[in-house]
Amino acid sequence: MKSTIPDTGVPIGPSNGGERQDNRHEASLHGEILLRLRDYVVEGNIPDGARVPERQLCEMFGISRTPLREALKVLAAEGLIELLPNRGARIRQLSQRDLEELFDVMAGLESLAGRLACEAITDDEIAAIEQLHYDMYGYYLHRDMPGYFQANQRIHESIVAAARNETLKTAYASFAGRIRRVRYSANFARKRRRWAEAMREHEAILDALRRRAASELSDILFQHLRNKRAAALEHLAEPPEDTPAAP
Amino acid sequence: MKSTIPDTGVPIGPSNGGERQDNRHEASLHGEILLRLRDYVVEGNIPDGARVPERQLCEMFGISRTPLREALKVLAAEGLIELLPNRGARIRQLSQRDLEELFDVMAGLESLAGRLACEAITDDEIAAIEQLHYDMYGYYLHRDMPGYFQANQRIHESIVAAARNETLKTAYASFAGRIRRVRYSANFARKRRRWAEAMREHEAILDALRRRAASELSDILFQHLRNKRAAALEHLAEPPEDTPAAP
DNA sequence: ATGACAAAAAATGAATGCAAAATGACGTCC
DNA sequence: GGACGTCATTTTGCATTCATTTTTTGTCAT
Repeated sequence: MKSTIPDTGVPIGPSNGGERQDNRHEASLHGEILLRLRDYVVEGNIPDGARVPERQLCEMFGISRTPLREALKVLAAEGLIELLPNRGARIRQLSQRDLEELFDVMAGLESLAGRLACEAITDDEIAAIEQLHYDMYGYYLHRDMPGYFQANQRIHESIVAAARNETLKTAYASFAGRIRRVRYSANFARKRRRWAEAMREHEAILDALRRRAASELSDILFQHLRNKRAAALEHLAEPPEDTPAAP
Repeated sequence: MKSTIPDTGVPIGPSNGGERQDNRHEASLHGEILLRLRDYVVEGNIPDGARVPERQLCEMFGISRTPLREALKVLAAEGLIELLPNRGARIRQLSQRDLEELFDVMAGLESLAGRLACEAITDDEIAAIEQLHYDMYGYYLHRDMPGYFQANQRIHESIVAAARNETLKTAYASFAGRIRRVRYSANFARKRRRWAEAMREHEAILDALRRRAASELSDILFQHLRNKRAAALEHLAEPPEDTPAAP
């Protein structure tokens, strides 16, 4: 069998304006639910490994099961939840190995972002990142964790944005969401020594960026994320203490 | 509002065997449909930009609309199709820019794979890749495009496999699918000069792999894919001749 | 009590039904 | 002859319904 499908519709507008990536979601109900449910899950409102109760969520969102289930399938494809046959959806429990893998993929994506950013970034954008860097340094000096954390995140997002690659940006956001969920439940306390290291690395990043040294920046970013991974896993290794052990 | 959701189910088996990534799909009907429909789309059975006819696909698969629509949502999330509000699904038409972005992301992922592979690859695996390399060289000498192409793909897959990162592997496969769809419709004829280049690059890849030179391999792989991108786009730049211009 | 078994209750997966929107056909008017 | 407006048909999106499966509850026997 080759093609039961005739050439129903021919290409429409061949060149759509290249402004969006994939989200026409906002309009339809299932899209709305998808966005809300994803946030709900990422923010850690349902504990790890717990089942995702269709019925209650339907009531909570005031919709029927159909659009909710559609959203669940997408979330499963994104890796946030998992679908067990005839047993519904559960929040995906990430093993230590899963986290290592995720961090490495994030490192790869940022490394790529740095490389691409070197080709396209403007001096103004670099200046903006430098500003963020100085802000972050201030937070570092004042031991302001949340401020530091936010500035840090903005820097990395700026680099990804400077890569001028919407596909990369979308993938990056997706993986970041998976990790963020873990961050929400177990909120990392950054160790002092790590801070100093991270600051030094960030200076190196800025330096390479200014010189548009693509390969070098790629390397530094990868190593930087690798160190983050080490810090995160180190922290997670400490006993979770609210996770009941199997009986 | 914090949590309408009580701790319904507590974590089940905390440590599932780490063998699978996300696919419990095989069992449920929607999962079956998802796999089949994805292949159907990737293989190019529906022309670019054409609408995806729910009704006919339902008949073709012998199912109702519900599981099919669930599969469509996932495919949309994967970027293979796009969903227009109240207008159903269409095969996503990739612009030249989209392709550039995709190739770059693939380059980034392979670059990452190379880096990680250096940490974990065994001598046997390297030997297997070397074998593929020699096979490929044979195809190259005999101007055997399909053979060359397949060996080439296997080499890259082997590198990704050697990275020991299922998350990466899954992401890689997903992006590869998007590109493959384009390959199916416009099948690339490799230019002679490109072949020689590619062979040289592959030798460099093998060399770096043998020395476990992570950064170097990362660089080479990125450049290698960048060149592939150039070749592919060059080819696509030739007039499509069956794409009707907007009236 | 504890365990096994059986029935009830609930939840899941898929099919069907229904209102709203879009698509296409046809006739009218300029 | 072509643009425009109206109406029938199709398609889409979501709700609802139905058949299974799972999970819980209740009962009984050991």
